[in-house]
Amino acid sequence: MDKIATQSPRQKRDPEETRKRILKAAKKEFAQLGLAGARVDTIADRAKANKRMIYHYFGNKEDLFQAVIEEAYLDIRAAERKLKLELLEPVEAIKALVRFSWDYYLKNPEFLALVNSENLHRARHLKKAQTIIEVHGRFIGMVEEILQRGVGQGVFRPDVDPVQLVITIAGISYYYQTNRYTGSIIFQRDLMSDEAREERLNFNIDTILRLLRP
Amino acid sequence: MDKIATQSPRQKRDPEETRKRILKAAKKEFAQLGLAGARVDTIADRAKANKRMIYHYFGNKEDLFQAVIEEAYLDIRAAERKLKLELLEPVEAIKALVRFSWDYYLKNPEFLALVNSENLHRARHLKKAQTIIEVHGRFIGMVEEILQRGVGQGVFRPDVDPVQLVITIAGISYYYQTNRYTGSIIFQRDLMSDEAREERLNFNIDTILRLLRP
Amino acid sequence: MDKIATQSPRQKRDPEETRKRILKAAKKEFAQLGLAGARVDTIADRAKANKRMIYHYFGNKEDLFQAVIEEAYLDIRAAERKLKLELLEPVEAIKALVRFSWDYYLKNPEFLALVNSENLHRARHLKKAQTIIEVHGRFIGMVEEILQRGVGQGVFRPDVDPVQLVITIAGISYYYQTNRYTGSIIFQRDLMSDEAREERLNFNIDTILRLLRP
Amino acid sequence: MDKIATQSPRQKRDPEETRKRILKAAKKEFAQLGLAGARVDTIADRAKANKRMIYHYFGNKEDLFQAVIEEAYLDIRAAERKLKLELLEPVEAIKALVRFSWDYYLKNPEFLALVNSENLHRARHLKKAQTIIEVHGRFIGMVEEILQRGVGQGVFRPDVDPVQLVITIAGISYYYQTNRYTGSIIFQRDLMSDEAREERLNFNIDTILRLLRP
DNA sequence: CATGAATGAGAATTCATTCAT
DNA sequence: TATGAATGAATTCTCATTCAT
Repeated sequence: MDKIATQSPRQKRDPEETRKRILKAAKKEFAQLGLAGARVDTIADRAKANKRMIYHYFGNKEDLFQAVIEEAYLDIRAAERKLKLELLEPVEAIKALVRFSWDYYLKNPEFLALVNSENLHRARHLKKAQTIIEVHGRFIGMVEEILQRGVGQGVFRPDVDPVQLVITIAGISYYYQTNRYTGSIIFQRDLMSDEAREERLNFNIDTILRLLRP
Repeated sequence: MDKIATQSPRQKRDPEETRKRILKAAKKEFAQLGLAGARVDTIADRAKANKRMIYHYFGNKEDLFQAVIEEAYLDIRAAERKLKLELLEPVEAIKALVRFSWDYYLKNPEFLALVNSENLHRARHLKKAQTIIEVHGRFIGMVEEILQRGVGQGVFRPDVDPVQLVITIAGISYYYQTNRYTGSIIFQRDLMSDEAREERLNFNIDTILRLLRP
Repeated sequence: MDKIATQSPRQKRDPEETRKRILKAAKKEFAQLGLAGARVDTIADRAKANKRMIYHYFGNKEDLFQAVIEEAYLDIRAAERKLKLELLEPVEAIKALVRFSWDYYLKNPEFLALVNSENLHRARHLKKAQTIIEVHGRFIGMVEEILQRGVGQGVFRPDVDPVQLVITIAGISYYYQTNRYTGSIIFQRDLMSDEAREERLNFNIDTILRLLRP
Repeated sequence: MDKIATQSPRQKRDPEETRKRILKAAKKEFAQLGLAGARVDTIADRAKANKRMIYHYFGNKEDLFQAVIEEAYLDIRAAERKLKLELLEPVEAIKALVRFSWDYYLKNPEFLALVNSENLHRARHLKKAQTIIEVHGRFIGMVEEILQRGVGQGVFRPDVDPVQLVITIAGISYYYQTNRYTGSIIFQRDLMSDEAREERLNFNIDTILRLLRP
């Protein structure tokens, strides 16, 4: 739909703010419609920015998508770091991590959609983002350290690959949530009701603890 | 640039064949690029069919997508029924099911992409497919029956929700494979090498058995 | 200016015709405004064709320009070949050639503009046109043959480089005509009046004959 | 993509200098790409000036083009006046003029491109430049005077129109050089090598002297 | 049934110009 | 005078869909 003579007042001159507004609007749009389905016009509208500014700050649609992807990956790791898992007892740390995955996806469903989109594009945007690789490496290191502490205390079995664990923790929440629409149809059950969500989270914690149990 | 006057030889007049070729080409294209990214022209080319035929057989692009989605869901359940899980011992049946999920996704990566796409579109195409709901209901029923047998034999703990189980079985394979591109970058590891795949499958079987263990 | 609801009747389905109409319209537009100044929309309008057809037949604006350039160069040589200069006496042949240059530019002012445009673009389109190089080589060969006959008959001096001659013949007409607008101002004289044109043509013939005189 | 935040150091406040830098950058850009192809942004960059300054000093893109054209025409005549042809013997004066044309175009190829551009625009910018008309009138007067002296000395034939002569002198150099890209392809010869240039200059001098010979 | 040319409504991108600071 | 962010109007190019043959 065209905006007709809405004559929005000229935007304040705050470059950093403008850039952020665009990025936020783009995240929403890309999450909702994918790279191909997203519309630059809509992003501009949502950002209350001039379309020209998108090209000014980000180059083109694809580069904007890349910026969105990068930010999304940095955000989730930043949020996770705030948990300070390394300060918790092993079992508590793992529980917190499972809960974090579940909650983060729940509060940031765009993240799931963006990751799916990025995989559709064979991760060609993520490939260029060196920082993310580093940040992620540190995350795996931390999980490994938790596992070792748990093994030392006799609460976890040895020889669990931290990468397999992390993938499993993510997978059991991710799949449930990213497929909430098809899942609700196929299983004929509202997967996202309060009870359903609570039940699933507990199921996931149980699954992971059983997996680690000696 | 468009190709001009390739004058491909007029296709044989085999309606059913043409329809199938289009459907197959469409599945590939939609899986590769999503609904918005897919091109009707490309589908026609890939199907070695005339574009007009797509509209003749399927109405429009979106309806074609719907046909692809329906077929994809019917196919996976048909493949699974061939396993005749109900004839196996409970533990063997579950193992076979985990293995099946893993292998099916591996051999049919379009399925993952299509399901992701369909969720991007909030399952609005799947909603219209009554058959799939029924087929799926029977599948859940069968898993439930396996669980009960296992509980009766004392090899499974009681009170495991078959839906949660099925979602978990799917999720731990699905996530790994659908995110193979971003995953390989983030974890700095080739997730799809022969060894990696073998290792993951075993990990998954183990995860599910631990989850069911009394 | 937009055309408003002119609702032109759907064009007849004559691909070759459509292609020609586009090419002709493009030649006019590019000659008038250059590659950068030309508008694809205007070309479509002028060709009474759908804009989409331009991309269908020619790929993009630049490729269309290239097609125009190629055709322009082929046309002038084709017109010149019709003169059958090789059948004339040397002096008459040269006179005919000088006259031809003058007249061709006069009747085809787009040619001058297109060549100027192509030089602005450092001949990057012409570079790809092998045919033109060959056609032109034959043209130079024919002029050389005329020169030799003239030398043999004692009417031309020896050792005149046919390329220099051809460039000179072209240059004295080309410059006059391509600069007719700035020239008319600078020299405060209507360079394109009937008398002015007649006078210049005679001057040019004289110049070339003096140049060849033994 | 736009460059962002290059934060070039604020330019010194030297109005006249800024104006000159813009004019010089504009000449280059217009010569390279024509009026339509030139970019105001690029001109600003090349001039290391703020885009706003272009509008401040020149009004708009088209007026800037006009300023460039005017300057170009004034420059060539100024350079030519320095030759003091009126002090040379007629034959030497003409030789010097032919050589000047050749050399000036060689050292100022933008001049050729600008003149071509201006003719594409039907000289609408030059029309407004009264000074140029006057300067040029004086130039023709001087050539006429040289011709008369030559006729008086019996070294030139009478009745040669100075305007035709001037156009011819310009044309044989101009055409060669302005078409150096297409020419080099069509004639399959590097028209701009040292030898080729030397040969052409001599050819041109010879052509003009033969044209004037009694 | 089959073909592929033609269409119109977008969609991405570009650009000269203006305006707040 | 100088800066560069912001704007809106084009402009090139794309795409699903229709229609004559």
